[in-house]
Amino acid sequence: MTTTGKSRSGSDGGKSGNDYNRYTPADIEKKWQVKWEKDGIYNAADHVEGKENYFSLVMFPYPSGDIHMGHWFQYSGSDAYARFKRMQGYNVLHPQGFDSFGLPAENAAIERGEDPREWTYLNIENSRRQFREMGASYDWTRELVSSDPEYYKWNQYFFLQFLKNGLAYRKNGQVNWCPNDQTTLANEQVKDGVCERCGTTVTKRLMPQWYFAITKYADELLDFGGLDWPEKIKTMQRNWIGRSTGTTIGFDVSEFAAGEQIDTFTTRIDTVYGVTFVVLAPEHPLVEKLTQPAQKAAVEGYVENAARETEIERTSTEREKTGVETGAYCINPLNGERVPVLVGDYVLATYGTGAVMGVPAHDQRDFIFAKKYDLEIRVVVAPPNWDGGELEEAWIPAGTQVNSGEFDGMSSKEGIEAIANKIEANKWGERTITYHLRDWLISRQRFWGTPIPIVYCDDCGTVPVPENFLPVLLPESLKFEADGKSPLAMDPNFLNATCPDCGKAAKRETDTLDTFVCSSWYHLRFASPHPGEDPFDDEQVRAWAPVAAYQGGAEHAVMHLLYSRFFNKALRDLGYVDFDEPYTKLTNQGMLTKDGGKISKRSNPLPPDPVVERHGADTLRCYLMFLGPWDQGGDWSDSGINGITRWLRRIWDVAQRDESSLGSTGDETAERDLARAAHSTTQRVLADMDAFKFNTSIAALMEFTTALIRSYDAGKVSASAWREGVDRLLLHTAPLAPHIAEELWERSGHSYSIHLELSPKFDESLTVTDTVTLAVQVQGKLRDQVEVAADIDEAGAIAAAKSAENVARHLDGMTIVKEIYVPGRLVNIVVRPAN
RNA sequence: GGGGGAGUGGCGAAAUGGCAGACGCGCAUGCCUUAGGAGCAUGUGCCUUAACAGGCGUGUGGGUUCGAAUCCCACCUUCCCCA
Repeated sequence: MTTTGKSRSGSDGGKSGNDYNRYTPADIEKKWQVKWEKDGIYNAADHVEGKENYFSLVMFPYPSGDIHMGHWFQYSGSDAYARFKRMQGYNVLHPQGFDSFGLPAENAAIERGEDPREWTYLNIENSRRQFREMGASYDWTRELVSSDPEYYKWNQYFFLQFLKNGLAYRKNGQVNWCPNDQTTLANEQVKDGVCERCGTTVTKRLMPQWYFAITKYADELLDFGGLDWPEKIKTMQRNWIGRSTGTTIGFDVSEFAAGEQIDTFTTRIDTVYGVTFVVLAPEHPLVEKLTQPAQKAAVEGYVENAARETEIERTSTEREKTGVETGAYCINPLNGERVPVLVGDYVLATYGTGAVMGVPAHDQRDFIFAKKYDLEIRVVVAPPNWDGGELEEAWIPAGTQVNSGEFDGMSSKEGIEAIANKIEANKWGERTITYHLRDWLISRQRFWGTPIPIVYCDDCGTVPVPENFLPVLLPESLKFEADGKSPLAMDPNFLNATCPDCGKAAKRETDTLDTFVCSSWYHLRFASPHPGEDPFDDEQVRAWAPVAAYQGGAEHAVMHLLYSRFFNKALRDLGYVDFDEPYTKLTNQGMLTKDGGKISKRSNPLPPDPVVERHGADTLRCYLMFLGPWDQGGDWSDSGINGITRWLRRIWDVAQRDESSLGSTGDETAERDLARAAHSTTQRVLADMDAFKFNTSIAALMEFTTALIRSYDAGKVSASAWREGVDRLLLHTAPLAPHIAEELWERSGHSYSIHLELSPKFDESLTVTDTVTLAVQVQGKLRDQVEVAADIDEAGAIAAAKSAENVARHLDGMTIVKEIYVPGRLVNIVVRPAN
């Protein structure tokens, strides 16, 4: 085997003397990257005769400086999938761009005096380089940069369409404020009471802000019909939307405030006869009116205190519930009872009606509250076999109505309906559906975003900027102060405008749009990147959208992924698209960690460039995909990458062996063995790639690589069979390691490009064997193995099993009770001692 | 407090009712080289045994089944989401 000998003796790891043919990624990767791009082989035509379009999209990155290792993990897998689909015969659109508005650019400006625009576009330049070095199959002709005026112009345009159609509005209210980022936040962007971006505790502020009316779509957003999404994401969205059905009921307080009533919402109206108090949120508008002179000082102090606490603190189950009496009473319309009105900070003004009816017997928080303030606990839904005595804790489940007037004896389920009917009949209240979801707050007090196209005129009020004046451009160079305030409000050139209606001097809106607006419709722009005078071209969008396969992180479950669904439905209703959902199939890649922790530039760095330099892009891509299941993420370790390096070297070696040492006809058994390995490899790889199981795909290809080497070394297969095997290996490797596959495809004498070829097919009849090895168990314990014909019948298999040496021993002196035969797998013989 | 993942060799992991540990890392031995992350072969869950063979083994405890990593119940640990 002179050829193998030559390549082996040469591959000694030396750096000098490249006289032998060694796999050096640096030599081939750059070459192909340049050629692929020059030839535009990944550029998608909107229509290709005989091919079905397939839009495979991965969430575009924020260009924070580097494409980091987490990005490599995400984009290697999604690229391999897009390449795989292309080789499955689809006309694939796999675009890439940059989500380039956002705070880090401004922070760089504030901290280091850099211009946010320059900073951003330099980062984009670097990220483009890294994407190219990855060998990703993006159609760069469709690249999209969300901070380009030609893109954000359309954010402004859609804002105006939404405004015109009642889907955007401005309202004054309590909003989430991040003191560090100096901006308001949408509810979705507050996690555990802290800013989702920077981790600072979020406070409340009263200020006028712009909103998108996502709640109008709350019910439709609960419908995931036809979506192939992870259950986890759907559950998170359902929970976030938080639809609950119940009853609103008014408690009369006219005794203390003329004509007023306290509205409360409850999902458990069956417990209404158990109301022994009513609690108002400290911010509730009636607090002041109801507070009696004797309680004034106590209530005011309490309200002031509550204002300083976060919602998390206030609603924590750990914390003791506190409250203070207003001195006022209200009337329960069902039984006419007069119950005290309190103020308690565990009630939030922002949810429901800002007041709750206190039913201590059937709500744990109310129970604790009542115990503390010595309020009556009256059972109205009896637990089974209730003895009429006091409860140890609140009884939450259903039961039988008691102490509930005419409703006594009903089940609580019947009670809910009957009591709600009575309330509606008497106009005391009504059945109500509430949602946890709030309208999407889109105003940000930041510079580096899409200016909201609004002008405020003393005479005309709030005036939208006419569409033909768009885009409202961000000013070029501005001063950034360390106090973090948006420089837009400070810039007279931007701030001062003329009113589009009356032409008088007016002030421009200085807030910018939440950057999630950009990502809400970017997929449509990818489908139609250069549409001329429209946000996108209908024909092109129809050709590609909705996105067939979307990949990205689960952290966007209730932000981007929910906003984007809303946006799509709004655009549909305004006539811009004709489908209901933007992303048909969603796959979440897991998180890549290092030493179990989050990878971060400062504390836990893992820059990809040095790894690429040392091992090559193909090696890194494959290693990241081989770490474990892609949707579960993985933990980076330096040690394992050698396994991939070795594998690619073995491919390099086997694909370039001299086939002239093999004959023109091969040994029948050897040929069949190789064919079986080939076809079962294809079977495994096709199924695994389609399911994003890159790790097991690679494992199958490693096994097949070994099989090819063995069969060459044994010298019994024909040159053509072996060559067919090598081609198959290269074709399956192409989506995973595109450069080496292309290089070896060329060196094998095939025509360019392997990436425009189709995946190999498999013949199921060739994947099976003539004989199978059956495991033989006695009492479910493995005792021996027997080789039998694959098509053996049950009696034959059992007979063969019994005759196996080690089995016979375990059957000695036993009576056979039962024999189980699983074709192709095992025989299990159940015995008991013979008497 | 509620909801959802996950728990398998020294390590990353396979296997979703049928031979646990595929594939890879690491390690060991040998070969070839010897230039300092090269290559090849063999082995590698734990325990008993010279060997044949046997026992144990997928977080813990129970259950269903001829047979359970896989299904059911309870618990422990851990991660994520929500309060």
